[in-house]
Amino acid sequence: MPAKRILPYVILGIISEHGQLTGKDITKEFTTDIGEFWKSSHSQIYPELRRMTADQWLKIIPDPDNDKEIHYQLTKAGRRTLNEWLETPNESLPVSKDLFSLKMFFIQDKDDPRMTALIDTQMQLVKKNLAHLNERQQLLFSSEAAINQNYGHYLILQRAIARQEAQLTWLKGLIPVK
Amino acid sequence: MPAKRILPYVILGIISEHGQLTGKDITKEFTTDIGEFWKSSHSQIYPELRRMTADQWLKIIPDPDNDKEIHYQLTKAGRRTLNEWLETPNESLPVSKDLFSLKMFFIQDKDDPRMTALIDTQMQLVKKNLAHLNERQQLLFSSEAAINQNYGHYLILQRAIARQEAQLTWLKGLIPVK
DNA sequence: ATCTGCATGTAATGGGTTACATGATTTC
DNA sequence: GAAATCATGTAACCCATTACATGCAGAT
Repeated sequence: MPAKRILPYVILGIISEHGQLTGKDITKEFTTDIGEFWKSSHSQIYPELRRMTADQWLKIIPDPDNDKEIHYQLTKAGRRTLNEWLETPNESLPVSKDLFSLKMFFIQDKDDPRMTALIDTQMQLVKKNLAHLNERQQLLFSSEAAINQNYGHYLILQRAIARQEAQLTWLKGLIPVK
Repeated sequence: MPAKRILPYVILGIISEHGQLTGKDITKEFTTDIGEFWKSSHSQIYPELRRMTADQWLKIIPDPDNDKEIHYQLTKAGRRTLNEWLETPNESLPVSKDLFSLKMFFIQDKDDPRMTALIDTQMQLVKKNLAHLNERQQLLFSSEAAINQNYGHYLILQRAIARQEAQLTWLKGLIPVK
């Protein structure tokens, strides 16, 4: 049994948010908001769009004055599929392939200077990410209305920020250890 | 350029912790401690061990009364490679492929019942994982000596626990939202 | 001597990334 | 109308997972 494919559902979700989108548009989504927790590239997306169209999850919206850009929209079946997926309970937590944990794991000695270096680097990365997340929040959710209009998105942004703040606190607590 | 391979370094790290190990031993490691943040299976590991032996990162320790189990040990070059890797700063944070975030992202409406369901399921998963992590901590690090002997491992277990506790707190804070 | 279990090994399949390719549209 | 840009498409390669295969060891 091959790994459960997620990409088609992500694509369904993205298109349904916007009504109709081109492959390019979808590709772009992965560089911003969704990019925080899912990655994909156009060379995956275009073939997937074809497959999904063949499976009747998507339909192509003809555009008379531009036959280069292909606009996709959910079919009824596509919407049903997306809804079913959203209702399906998740069975396990993801295993994040985390180099920080991995390297730390192999450093046994409390006084190994590489441990300090690792912690320091990690702190820089977390700070940078946190700054980025805060920027997104300010940009996207500065008004009550914006929050209510995309509540799920708002929540997971909050969650990401809370996580990174917790990690930063934890990392800072390690410094005086040395 | 293909994705940066991590597995060989993980294998170097695992073997170096124990002095010498068989493929089976290494496979088992991925089901316990390291399994919290990295996965691999024997069908990846055995070919990798061969490659690493060919590359002179590992050497085979002959065992006269058992030519079925093959014991591997780091060479000097292998140890050097591992140390270099441990010193190399990480360049970015991992993007965890997180179904919870993904599904939440696509639920716009604050009052959508699927949001509550998702949160509830996630809470169960986090609780279960937290219980498991606490169990590991009690089992492995109940003494001061144990902590000092594997300080890196201790730290990342602490980190994982802190993370999950933070997430649980966050999830609980969502409940009264309705 | 056969059966069972186990460490190791291999094959088939599919996802994902990078790099390259195509063809149309815009720009100058 | 040539060149550059851009949306879409394709190929090559590698990694990972699942399932199956081999062959030795110990048990009966």
